[in-house]
Amino acid sequence: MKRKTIGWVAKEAGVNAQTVLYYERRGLLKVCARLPSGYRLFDDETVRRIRFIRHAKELGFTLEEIKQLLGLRAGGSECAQVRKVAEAKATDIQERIEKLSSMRAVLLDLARRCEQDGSIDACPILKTLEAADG
Amino acid sequence: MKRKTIGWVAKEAGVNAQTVLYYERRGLLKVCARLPSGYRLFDDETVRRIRFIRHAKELGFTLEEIKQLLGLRAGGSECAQVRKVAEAKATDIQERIEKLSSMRAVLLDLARRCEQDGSIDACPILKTLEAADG
DNA sequence: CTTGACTCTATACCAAGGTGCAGGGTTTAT
DNA sequence: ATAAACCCTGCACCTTGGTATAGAGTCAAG
Repeated sequence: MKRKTIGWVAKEAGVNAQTVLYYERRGLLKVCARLPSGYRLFDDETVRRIRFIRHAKELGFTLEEIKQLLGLRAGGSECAQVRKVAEAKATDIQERIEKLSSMRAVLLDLARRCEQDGSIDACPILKTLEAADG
Repeated sequence: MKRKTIGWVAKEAGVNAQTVLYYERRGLLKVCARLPSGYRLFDDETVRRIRFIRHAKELGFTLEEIKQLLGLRAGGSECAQVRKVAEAKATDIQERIEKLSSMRAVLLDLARRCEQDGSIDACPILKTLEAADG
């Protein structure tokens, strides 16, 4: 039974050990057990957490937001509160999805028109994506 | 007819003037006209470009990627090349959309279950989003 | 029982994406 | 014609999210 030391976790989750420490400092990981020597001992959940962090980061969430997402089910939160945050995040994500979808449509359209007639004169990217502002 | 100075553009696009300069330096904006005094004079397209940059940034694109997106229709690019880049970006975006969708589904599920029975014991966020790795 | 791989803490450094300030010139409203 | 508001360049500084290094202790294999 392999010991889940920091190096193991890092490798398993696809980040480097320093990054694990960094996430711990930033409060994205639970405080873990230690050997008498001071060596950290993690569990599988930590690996899943870190993978989640990686994915969420790619999607443009900040570590603070990710912390909030991860905290959603952490013991003690009131259910109504959890629901509110979860729904707010879902709405936010929906907006991102919509922006990405129109962006994608534009790109595919650009590619298609390019294929057909070689004309890319007006800039559809700008036209479609300047969007209503905030 | 209001003069489109840097301050005007910045305000209109919702960023600060320094940021406009920064984008210019980074090559995300076309070089603009100048008054004899050296004052920059922009056009409306610049405002749209900056708004686009803001949106794309929120979606997790780096300034380099955004530059590439904006460059897609810039004169001179070969059509086959444009098509390749556009299609690659579209694929990338599709992947983001899929991740966001599953993330959203999880959040809504969390909210719903919360509403129903108040039980948030297992963590569905982690379960659903640890995902196949890269 | 030593050697190499690993871990600890602490601190420094890095890149991206800005933001602010200094010192000076320009516009514009009064 | 003068003050307030704005712009110029250049440079220093800030935050986020890491990554690297130093100096010291620990673990595992031969």
